[in-house]
This record gives sequence, C-alpha cells and structure tokens, in this order.
Amino acid sequence: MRLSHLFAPTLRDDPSEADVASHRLLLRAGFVRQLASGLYTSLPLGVRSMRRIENIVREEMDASGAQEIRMPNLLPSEPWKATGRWDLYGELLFHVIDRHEREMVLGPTQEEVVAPLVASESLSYRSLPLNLYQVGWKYRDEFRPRFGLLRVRELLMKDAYSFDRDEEGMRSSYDVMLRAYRRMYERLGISYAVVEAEAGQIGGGINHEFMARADVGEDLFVECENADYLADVKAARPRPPDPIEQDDLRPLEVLDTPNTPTIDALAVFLDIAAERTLKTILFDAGGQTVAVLVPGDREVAEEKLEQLLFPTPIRRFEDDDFAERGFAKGYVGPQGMPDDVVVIGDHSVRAGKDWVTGANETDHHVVGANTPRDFRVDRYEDVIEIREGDRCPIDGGALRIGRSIVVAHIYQLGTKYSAPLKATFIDEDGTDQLFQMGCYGVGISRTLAAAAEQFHDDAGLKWPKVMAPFDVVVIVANGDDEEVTSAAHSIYADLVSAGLDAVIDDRDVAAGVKFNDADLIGYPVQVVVGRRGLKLGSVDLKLRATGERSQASLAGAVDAARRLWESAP
RNA sequence: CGGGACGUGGCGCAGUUUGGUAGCGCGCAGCGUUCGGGACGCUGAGGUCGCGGGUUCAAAUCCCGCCGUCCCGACCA
Repeated sequence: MRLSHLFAPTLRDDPSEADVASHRLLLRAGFVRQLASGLYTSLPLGVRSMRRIENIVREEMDASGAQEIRMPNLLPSEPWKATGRWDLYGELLFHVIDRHEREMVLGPTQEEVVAPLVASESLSYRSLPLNLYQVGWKYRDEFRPRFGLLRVRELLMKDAYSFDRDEEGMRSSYDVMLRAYRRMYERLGISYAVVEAEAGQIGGGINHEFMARADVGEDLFVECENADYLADVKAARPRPPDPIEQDDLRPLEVLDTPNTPTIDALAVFLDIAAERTLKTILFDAGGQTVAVLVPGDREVAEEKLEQLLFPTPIRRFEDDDFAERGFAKGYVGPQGMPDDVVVIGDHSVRAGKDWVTGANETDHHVVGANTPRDFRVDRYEDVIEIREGDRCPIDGGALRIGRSIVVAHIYQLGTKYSAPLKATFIDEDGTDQLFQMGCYGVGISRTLAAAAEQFHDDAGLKWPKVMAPFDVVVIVANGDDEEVTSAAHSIYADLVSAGLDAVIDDRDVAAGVKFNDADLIGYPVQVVVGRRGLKLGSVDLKLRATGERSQASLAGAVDAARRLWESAP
C-alpha cells in the first residue's frame, strides 16, 4: 500500500471534541471519523486494526468448536416481548417501525434471534453442545454516548451463544469460553483482569467481565493490595469486620432531633461520626417489607439485595410507601419492627453497638440501640456497597478501587431465554427439554479503543503488533532522490514478499511529517530509507514500542525489519 | 432528563462586549527554492458565520425559538 493513496487523513491539531486519549488519537491518526454522537465511520486504518482483532477472536472461537453464523440486526419485536427485555431494556432499545406499522428493534444483542433459530430445528441431544457466534453491529440507544469509541450507539461485537443439554454441560461450555477469552486477550496483549461481575440486563447467574485497565474507564473494579482478588465493585464482597462483644451496653434513650431526616443532618446535629449511626433502608419485595440495616456512612448495594431475594423483584420505598405502611420517613429505626418485616443486617452491623438510629417518630432518634435487646435481625448478609479500604475476602488486605473498561462479558444464562422462547431439544427419553444457554460477548470496537488507551505516548499510538494496521512502514526520507526512491520501493516490495504487511510512505511531504505521522499512527516498525544512510549503504530502523533505533545494511534491511517486527510486543 | 460549555472554509481558532464590506494559522491547488524530526517565497481556490424567525437603513455580532456537539450529574432515610 502506498501512503500517498491511502485514505488516512491525519490531523496536526487535537480535535476539539475529543477529551480522552483513545478518542483523540484515533481521530488524529486517521482511524475513525465521527458521524454523530456515538456513531463512527471506520477509515481504512481503523478497519484494518479492527479486522485483526476480529481475526484473533475468530481463530480462538473456531478453535473452541464454535461456528460462525450471521444474524440480522433488524429484528421483529415479539421475542423481545416474550423474554421481557422489551420493557427491561426500555429506552436503551432502538425501535423501528416498518411500512406496515410493525414494531421492530435494532438488536442490542441476539438471544432473541439465536434461541428461536436453534429451537426451530428439533435438535437431538446428540448434536449438543452447540456454540454459534457472529461478528456484527449492535445497537444501543445509550443515555449518554461518550469517550469516543468507548461508549457508542453502534458497536462492533462478537457474540456467541452456547446450547447445552444440562447445567453441567452449560458450565463446561462456559469454561471453554472463559479459557478461549483468556487466550484472546493474552494474544491481543492488553493488560486485563477477569472479574466476577453483576449480570445487568442480560441476566442469569454466574458471569465474568474482562476488564482492561484504563484511567478513563467507566467501570470500577476492586483489587486487593496483595492477594489475587479482583471483582467488579458491584459484585465485590469485602471481608466483614470482626464482630465486637455486645456487652457494657448503654440504655436506650430517645433524643429530640428536629429536622434531621438525613444522616448528614443528624451527624451534624449530634456532633457524632456518621458511622456511629445505623441506617434502616426499607424495600418492597413483592409486597413484603424488607428492612436493611447498614452503618450510616455506608450504602446498600441494591444489586446484592436483588440477588439475595431473587427471583422476587425489589423496590426501594417511595414517599407513599412510608405513609401507607406506617413508617416515619427519615426517622426509621429497627426497634419494634412488625413481625412480618424481614430485617436484614449487613455483617458490619455486628461490629458496632450503642447505635444512634431513628426513633420511628418524626424529629426523634434514639441512642443506645442494641441487638437483640432493642431490635431483632433476622439474618446477616453482605448487602453493602464496597468502598476503598474495605478488606479483601481472601487475606484481609486493603482493597483499592481501579478504573477499567469492560471489553468482554460472558454469562451462564440457564433457561432464562430458552424458557420464555420455548427453545427445546429432544432428549434421550424423547421428551422436549429446555436448552441450558450461555452467552459470550467481545466488544471489538471497544477493545480497539481500550488498547489505544493502554498503548500510547505523547507522540501517538503504540499498537501491540497483532492489532497494528500495518506491520511496518517504509519511510522515503528524500522523495526527490531517484536512488532513495527506488531503494525504498525495492525494500517495500521485498517486505511484502517476505509476508509482512507493509506500507510505503511515498508522499511528497517533508521527512519530518512522515516521521511524526508514523509515530502517530503507531506502526510497530519503521524503516527509514534516505540519502544520508544510502551513502553508507544502510537504512535506519525504529521500534515504535521502545523508540529503540538501529541500522541495517541495504541488503539486510528486510531481514532486519522482520527480526525487529518479531521482537516487537 | 438536569446543569455547564461550545457551534465562524477540511482542522485549530480570533472577531460577538460597543451592529457597519468575514479574518488568522495549518491544510489544499499552481510555480519556484528546499529536503533525515511538522521548510520558505509568490500566486490561488475554498465560508448561506449551525438552522429558523424577529429588531434595524444595516446582524457572525442584539432578541426569541429550535438543532447539533462535548463535559459533569442523574441517588437515598
């Protein structure tokens, strides 16, 4: 490829709309252009890099026994209503109306396509397990697209779906995918972590996220200072603090605390630390009232509570609920909870005593609330939102919170989709059985952006070689010199023959521009052919990753470039 | 959806306060000189100043409405 004819317009200045590094550099280096908020056109360089990622993903999928298919993106709405995701996704789902006034959706993921597809073939248990995947566009009407390619409305994703006879089979298919995904990200060279995660709108049980570390990441994960523990903040379970002896207790005493419906106001009014107070958060769980107790400086992790009470849906009390069920909003305490209220205490509640908490009467709190003397706790669970400094569940070390970009997510789905969609196979005994499903997604475009976040410097991108748009660039340093030009073209041709994906910068611009663009675009290896070197019969080479420069003879240029490329990260 | 900022040739910006013939740098085209880390000179092309209304003799500039882009947030006992 000749750079003089490649559609790769580089920008000298940072585009004004780009804030984060990956966005800025992918625009500047000519990989993408923006069409509208959250929508990008991939230019030739972008297509090349993404295709390389795709191909690694395909190789690992194929090697794992998965089979590539291609599904439509414009989808009928009925299956989405059947699975409940029409409502669950809500505004996130792009809706389309066809000329016959039929409601369609643009697929945000394709369980609703692949499950009916497989179901319609009356498969025998003998043909399982089955794993089908595709690489395609996904549509999500994001609340706020941002950070360039990191959160977009149209994204390139590899999505795979496994179908098994039973749970054991599903788990085994899941493990195969987990291993394939690890190999993918090892090969891609991205610094990543696999964490236990929360299921979100895809749902199901066990699931893992592949997180690429990045300062701009929207997703938080926790990491222990010394043990090998990683988890999504929403799923992380800290080691509970040690319970303390519940003795030497002070008596329960009611205090006048006017206008203190919040912990902050209460702490200020009484001049005490927020952690001395006990919060009682009320939920409705299918008609049942659930009271959750956490120290005043902590928050309830609703996802954890949801999981705890699954499949009963939970909902935090709204204003009306307090009045209807006889609670004093802002002054709720656990004392004298009616028997039909389930009281769940976070483990951390056992590490405190003589609590300051609501008196169940407006403008009043109590001090010296203790269990079981003054209130009961039906069960102790982990229902707290994690915080920096909480203790690691493995070795008790301090947990710290890091930012990351979720680049892949895999799920065990069970029958969550096969049941509502009646996706069955014929079992050994001739009966119809529901598939046990798993689903496995890789954000291709996001992986590219995450890599750009991890691999760049002031001069530009520094791609790992497996996802660089080209392996090597041949820079013609003196375009006016016939000898230089012909030597460069000859080296370029030999590089191509040697199997390297090469590009020659034959543009009629100053050498400095070529050097800067080469650094900006991030070709792993640069070969510079110029008058200065040719006089000595040599060419110069540069490894972008390290900036390390070397020389080679004209005759040895191709071999040297090849070796340098092989040594590149 | 709430808050904030911005919208002027392809890119980055000035001009708006105080209305009076639309500018600068880069890029682009032509010619010449240059030629190993973003060269120089000369010439030139390219803009309904986001869109629509209004005020005015006159609007990029003032007023009203809309659209778009980016950033922050959407939460509590």
